[in-house]
Amino acid sequence: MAQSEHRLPVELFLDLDRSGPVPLYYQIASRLEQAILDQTLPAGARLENEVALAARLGLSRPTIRRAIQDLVDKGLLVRRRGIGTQVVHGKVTRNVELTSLYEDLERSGQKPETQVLSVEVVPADEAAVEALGVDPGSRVLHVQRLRSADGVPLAILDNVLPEQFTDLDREALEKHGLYQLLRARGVTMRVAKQRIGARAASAREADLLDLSRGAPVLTMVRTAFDNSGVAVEFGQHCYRPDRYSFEVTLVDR
Amino acid sequence: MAQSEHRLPVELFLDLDRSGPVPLYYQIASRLEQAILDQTLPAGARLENEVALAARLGLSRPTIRRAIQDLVDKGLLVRRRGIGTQVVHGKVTRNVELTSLYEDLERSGQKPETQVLSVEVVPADEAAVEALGVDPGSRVLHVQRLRSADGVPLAILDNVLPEQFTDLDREALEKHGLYQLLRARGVTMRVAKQRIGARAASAREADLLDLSRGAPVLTMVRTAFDNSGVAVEFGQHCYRPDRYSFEVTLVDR
DNA sequence: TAGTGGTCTAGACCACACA
DNA sequence: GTGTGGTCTAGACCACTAT
Repeated sequence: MAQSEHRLPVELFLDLDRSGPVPLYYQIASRLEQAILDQTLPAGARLENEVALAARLGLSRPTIRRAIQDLVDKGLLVRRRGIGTQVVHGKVTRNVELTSLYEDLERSGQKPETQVLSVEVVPADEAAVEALGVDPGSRVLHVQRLRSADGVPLAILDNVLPEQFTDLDREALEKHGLYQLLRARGVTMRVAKQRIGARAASAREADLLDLSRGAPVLTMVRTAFDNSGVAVEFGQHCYRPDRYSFEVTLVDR
Repeated sequence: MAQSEHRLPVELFLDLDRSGPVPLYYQIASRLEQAILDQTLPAGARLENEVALAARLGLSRPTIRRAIQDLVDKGLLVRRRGIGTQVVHGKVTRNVELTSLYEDLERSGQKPETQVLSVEVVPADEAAVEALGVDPGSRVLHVQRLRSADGVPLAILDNVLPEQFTDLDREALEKHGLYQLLRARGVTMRVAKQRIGARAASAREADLLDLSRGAPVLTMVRTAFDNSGVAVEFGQHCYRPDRYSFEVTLVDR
């Protein structure tokens, strides 16, 4: 019964750690998410109401509410006033997150490889000034890389970084993802603004990606900001569309 | 000074409506957002701390916190524990939201037009069963439309809807956006899961979109769910990439 | 040490949906 | 009416950052 009341076994929430560093709402949300993923909570199932759930778990209502809201934002649950909370139908899809292509590939079990096409320190051009908010003519690092997975070329990555990163060298860029290198320097990515489009591959792009000339490529331009709100990376990427696409979940708030 | 403490004029928050239906946190968030957009709060500006702000406005801290969090989720603000809250550098970009192409075009001042290529009731095929979760062989509505803006063809929209919408007719689909029609029937879209990619246009697509054969098209396949978590629409769209692209803001939570 | 955001509590009242 | 989620209050303690 899709509409039936659903009473979660208390066992799911028994071993909550109230002293550790992991927030209670996060522990709750994780257990709920797992229950949805493994169909313990099937599609359409109705959750126990917030007040009762809070009481049963010995938590305050705002805490259980925060946990539920996180799953609503992920597109796993829907709420209706006067009705209740239900599990969304439809398969769960892993989402585009604030990670690099390198990490995406690693997580999905593929082996990412990077060939550095060029790396040089240049004066910021107009586009870099606009995107990064650096001073005109200041020195920036310009990197071009070819990313492959399991030996197949996947994407051409063109990135510009502000002056503080001009000492990144070819060897480091061959061995690690760009975001890994930034994190190792204490930079935390917080916000990224992306535009996704398509166009025909140039002769050089087609050559690098092993495509025929004029073949379609998927494009993404992105500016990423760290936790102080300052731009730390501007990227113009193009992907082989038969090997890569973007997944996005939208939630009305 | 980008890092300077910023004390918002009290006037910005004077006319809060405590009796109307608009939530206080929403009123606060809107005023803050406007102040960021018109540079009253310039990039890098530091907000007054939450406790003081709440006291000054005569609100509780959770309320002001909710307002700030909404803007963090929109990518306008960044928070750091022990430091404070700052305005993100970089221009604000309007985001992909849970709206239809029709409404996107209207909002940006263009005049959307729709040509219905075909509309028919058919038994659900495998893809429809998979995407919508309907019973195999049940009747679904299959619609193909060509969407233009200011007289230029922009996208081919292929949609499948479950049985309850099989009475939608050609005339209504010519005059209104699909989401408008659904809303008029009391359907509220809550969640959409999309995949964005690229490929070469087929001969028919190239013809309809006024492109040369094999030209790149931007593609999006989407399943949308209503507020009860049930799938109400499955769409496979392709766009002229020189006229359309997707904007996405990612925020680390 | 002082100041910041992050988490959590224990209530309250309201708006909306359904029988 | 009864039950649900939506909003709001007035505190508390903690973890982290900078000086």
